[in-house]
Amino acid sequence: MPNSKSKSLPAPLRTRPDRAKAPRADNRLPQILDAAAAQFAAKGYQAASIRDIVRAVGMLPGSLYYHFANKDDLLAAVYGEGVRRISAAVGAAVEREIDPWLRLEAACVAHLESLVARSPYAKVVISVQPGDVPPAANVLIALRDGYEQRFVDLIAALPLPARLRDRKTRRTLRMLLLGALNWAPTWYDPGHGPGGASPKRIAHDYIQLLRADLA
Amino acid sequence: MPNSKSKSLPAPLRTRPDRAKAPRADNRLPQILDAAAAQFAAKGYQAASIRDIVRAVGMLPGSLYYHFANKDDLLAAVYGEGVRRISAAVGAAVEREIDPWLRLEAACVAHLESLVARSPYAKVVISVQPGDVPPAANVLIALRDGYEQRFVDLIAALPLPARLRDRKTRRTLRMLLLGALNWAPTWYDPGHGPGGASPKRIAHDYIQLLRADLA
DNA sequence: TTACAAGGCAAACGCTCGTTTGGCGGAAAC
DNA sequence: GTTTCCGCCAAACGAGCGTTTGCCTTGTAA
Repeated sequence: MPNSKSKSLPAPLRTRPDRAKAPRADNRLPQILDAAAAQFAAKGYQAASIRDIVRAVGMLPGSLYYHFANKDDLLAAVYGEGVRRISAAVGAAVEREIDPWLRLEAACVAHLESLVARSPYAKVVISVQPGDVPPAANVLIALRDGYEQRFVDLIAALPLPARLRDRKTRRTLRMLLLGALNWAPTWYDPGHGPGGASPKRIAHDYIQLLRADLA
Repeated sequence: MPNSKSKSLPAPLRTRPDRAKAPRADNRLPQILDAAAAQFAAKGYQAASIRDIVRAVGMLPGSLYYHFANKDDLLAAVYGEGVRRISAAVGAAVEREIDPWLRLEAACVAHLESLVARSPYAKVVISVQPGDVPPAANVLIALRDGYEQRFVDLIAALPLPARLRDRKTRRTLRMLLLGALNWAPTWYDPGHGPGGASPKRIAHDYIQLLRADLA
């Protein structure tokens, strides 16, 4: 009877059955995460079924429960990996620039590219709203907030004119910018022909508009 | 055998069984739409079940299929009503102003209030992405695009400085603003205490920021 | 070489889903 | 006063869902 011990435990955490014993080389957990990210990103959390996910790996439905206690835990794992990846992508992009506005723009480009092209993981972080999974909602929200802290810092470093240097304005600017970026996948067209909008172009235009004097 | 004719038809449209015969006074279709809008807005399209919806009206699951051919059609109806309502709210708000910037701001306030407070119907239009329902996706997208035309017009009327008067800039501005507004429900807190952000305040701040010279 | 546990198979469980079918009461049209 | 047919009930259908349970294979460490 496998896992008999972990079941009689007070259930502190069942991802990775007992403790960190010795993972095997043919462990297909990475493929499971990839498939889950792809399915969640494509159909949403509720519509993506366990069977859909494991089929892409060539496994049986029940086998997934060796790695995760339930579907919510699987989402949390994908979500966490998504935050790690998009955060890493943004961090790498920001490092290459010095000027505060250019750093912010580079962050937006990396953020947007992760959403629409690069990583299904990142798309899960944005498109799956935590409210869909009440039991894990707090964890997901905390993960997302942690990531958004990057933008708090980037915007804090902007050399704004005196009358706009307060905390409220900076918060408004962050909400405006991140909201617009996170919404972009709903209308983005991957086949952006000549004149169409690439992630790089979209982010650049948004930043440009926020720096311009429209009045 | 009821509806035997409508079933042998080439199935042009089965909402409202035959033609517009004579709706009865005790028809509970409006309540169904209300309940569906509430459920779709709260849980999302997939997670909201037919049984959840009809229970709120005191009906049985099968009875819904007298009014709608399937769940997708029900969503399309709610979605259409949502577009009608939010469009009406925005139209009424815009009429009260004359200055182009104030008209745009009033539209944003009405849009945002519909999303977070006023109408579950409007929330469905924004939070249910058409990709979740492939068969009806085109209809939904067309409905949403029709509504967004309001903002095309409002932005076209803005007195922008010469260097920003092109079509591309106006499109960018529209995407930026609508994206930020549509994303707001994900972080909006209804219990906005002192210092918190009401829809009116959020929309005002966004517009203010876009008019300001940040550089 | 042997022992052990990691990793997954096979098969089912109970449940809920969207949907179908036939019938029936009562308001409305004549 | 009769007839029509709108609006809903009642009861089921098959399919798919997330999940559980027991067993078996095989890499890994001793």
